[in-house]
Amino acid sequence: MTTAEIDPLLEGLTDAQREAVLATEGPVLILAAAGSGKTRVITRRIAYLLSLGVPPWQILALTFTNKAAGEMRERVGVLLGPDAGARGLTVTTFHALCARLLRRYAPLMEGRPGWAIRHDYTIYDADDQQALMKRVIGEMNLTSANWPPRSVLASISHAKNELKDALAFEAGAGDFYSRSLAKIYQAYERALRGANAVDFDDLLMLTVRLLQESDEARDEVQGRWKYLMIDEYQDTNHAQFLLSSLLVTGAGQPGGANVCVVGDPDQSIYGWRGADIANILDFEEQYPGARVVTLGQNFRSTAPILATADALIRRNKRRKHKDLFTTRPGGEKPEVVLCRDEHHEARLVVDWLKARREAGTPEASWKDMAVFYRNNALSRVIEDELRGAGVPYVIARGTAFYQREEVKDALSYLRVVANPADEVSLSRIINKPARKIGKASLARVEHAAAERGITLFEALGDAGALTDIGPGGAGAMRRFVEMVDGWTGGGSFLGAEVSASLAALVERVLNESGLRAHYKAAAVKSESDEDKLANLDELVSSAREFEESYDPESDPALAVSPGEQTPTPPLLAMLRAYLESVSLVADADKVDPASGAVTLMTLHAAKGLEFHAVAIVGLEENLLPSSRALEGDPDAEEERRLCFVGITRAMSRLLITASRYRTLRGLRERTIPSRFLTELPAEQIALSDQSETMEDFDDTPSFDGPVVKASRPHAGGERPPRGGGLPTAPGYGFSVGSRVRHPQFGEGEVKVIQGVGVNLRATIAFRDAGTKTLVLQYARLTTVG
DNA sequence: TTTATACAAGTTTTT
DNA sequence: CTTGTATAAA
Repeated sequence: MTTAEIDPLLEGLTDAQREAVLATEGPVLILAAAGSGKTRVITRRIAYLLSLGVPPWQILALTFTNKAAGEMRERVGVLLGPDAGARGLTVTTFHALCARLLRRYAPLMEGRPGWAIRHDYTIYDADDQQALMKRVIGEMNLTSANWPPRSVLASISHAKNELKDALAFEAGAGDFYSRSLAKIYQAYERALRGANAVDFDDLLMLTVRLLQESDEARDEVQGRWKYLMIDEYQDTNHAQFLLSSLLVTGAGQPGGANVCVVGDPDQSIYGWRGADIANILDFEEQYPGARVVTLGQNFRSTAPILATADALIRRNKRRKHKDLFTTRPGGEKPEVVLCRDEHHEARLVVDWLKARREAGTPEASWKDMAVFYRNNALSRVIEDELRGAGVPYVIARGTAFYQREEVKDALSYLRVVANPADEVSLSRIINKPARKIGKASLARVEHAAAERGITLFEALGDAGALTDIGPGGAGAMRRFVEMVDGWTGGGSFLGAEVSASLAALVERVLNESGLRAHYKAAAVKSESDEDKLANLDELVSSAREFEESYDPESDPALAVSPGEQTPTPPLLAMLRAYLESVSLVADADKVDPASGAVTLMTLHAAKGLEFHAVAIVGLEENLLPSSRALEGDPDAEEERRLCFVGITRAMSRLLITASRYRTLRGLRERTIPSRFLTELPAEQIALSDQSETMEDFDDTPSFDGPVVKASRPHAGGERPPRGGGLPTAPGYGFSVGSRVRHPQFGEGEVKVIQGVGVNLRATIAFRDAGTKTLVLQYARLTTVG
């Protein structure tokens, strides 16, 4: 018996998985296909390292999401047992790691040219960025029509992901548009630094710079972590690539660094956000001598589903091929249905889900089913239909708790308390609730602040000195400043008036700011605002919870570091740590697995999940692939990967639909079926065209009954059926009132005739089978008498 | 300073 | 059709 066979950590693994776990030294690339037990391998690998005697604090595992980090931590904990030595293990997100390193080492960079952030910075989220950008664009006398803040920010984000700061961007700017963009970038950076704030991309970019320029910081970091693991490596951008090479020693050297990256190029769907698929495709060149392990065995999907996914993804050119194979032979073919319009599609999907539930095997609760779509706008029709059918559902979208209006308001107050320079937060709450500080007077104070080179907050306290501010406004501003000073003890965070605990501070801010009263009043007016009040209470609870688990000893911002002079008051330190933690958590409403509901979500949101039954809707050109993705990319490879991700979520049953007609933005238009449909393997799928059948042709469930094949797949340009009854059915020899016979339903009387050509249908009251609407083309009716 | 109305625009979104 | 923003009026 070999050690491998007796080591419980290697038990139940395939040869490939075992190889991945055992390859602890040097660079390793694990190509993990969808459903190949990736998480299992990563967690076992960490546990295995520990079992070899590697101290936990030498291991660093990086993920993109808090959820992934949490799961990994938990599963390592389970493997090792509760009391075993996982203490000191670092499992975190890229951004949280960077935030921590910057807090700890930013003082080392003070005074360097172009380095303007302090360790007590605020982290701006997408909303804050946008608010700031709007202001910047306004101040530059540009119009947001020509310079949409969203797209400007996207360009800046891309630049930062490639580690181009404003100067580097300007150097590379040739045309007028790029040069203007460079100017905006510079102004945006000035504004960020003026607010002592960083955006998410800065966290990465600044950390890379820190590790490149500060030998002390780099030596300390590299002295600590010896083993680095990165999950979802196909989603890393250039900044993250460089960061990972700086975290451990030996990158590019013989033997190489102990960097183990795990990912699947076929599931790279965030290229538009700066992810560089080349990082994983070219890993072997960047880390010479890298060991490559392919996990191709799929433990999730049945053979026909996997074959369908494989056939599709094979069309991509830029990829590393993996032989996919499954342990689940047999299984139903994926069903592909062409529908008439989105309502027909929605109804078909809901009927299909109901049929899955009735079939009952193997798993058939609502929670085992999901519906995916390319964009959120498509969810509405599905929702309506689900609601109408009484099927419980949840949407895996929903605004994250800390992004909600009322919560963000409260947090903005707290952010001003922690960082009075934070102008975005300040302007958000200066007049909320209304305290007679209008836009005009605020603009004058802002102007004065800029002129005197002081912060807006400082200028507010001194507004009385301005001649063009009325006494009322100036008084309101003074009272605002006094209020905040009361919370902070005049900035000292010391003294009897200052709250003793974080939760108490939050409570006090909610009450004294008038925010709670503001939302209480709103709740009386409209009941939809009622949970806003509850959310404010929830925020207090979250602060209390944070406070209970907060350990000042392990707060990186409080660690003794060379550049630090004055100690931070405990409450302020705790508040900053709290604000940082909520900034780095985009925890959307958790989809409650116990809720027993069908899950609706975008294809992007589906990555990493699995369901027994999956329906994907809207496989039409310009939707999937989306029109925007098609610009300049005729191959639409990322869109194909997106489709692949959706298909590979399905364990047992898969339904893919497209509609002949779709109403988008109020316009009903004829669609073109997605190119991806034609790329699916014909022999592995059950294709049916129901785009010309009637919605109420419902007595033979479309899926368990015979598949209806349309005789004319391309009824070019023909209009869909409209209401409007006709007295006769041309070519069928009967009219309203005629008696007819149906092979199954027997004899009946024609009540209504409607439609034209192939869409001609009749509503017939059968003597024994009830009233039904049938498509004459298929109904094989004969006249009686 | 708030409210009404017009009008334009409109993927995906881990932190 | 929806959403948010800009402008006008109260």
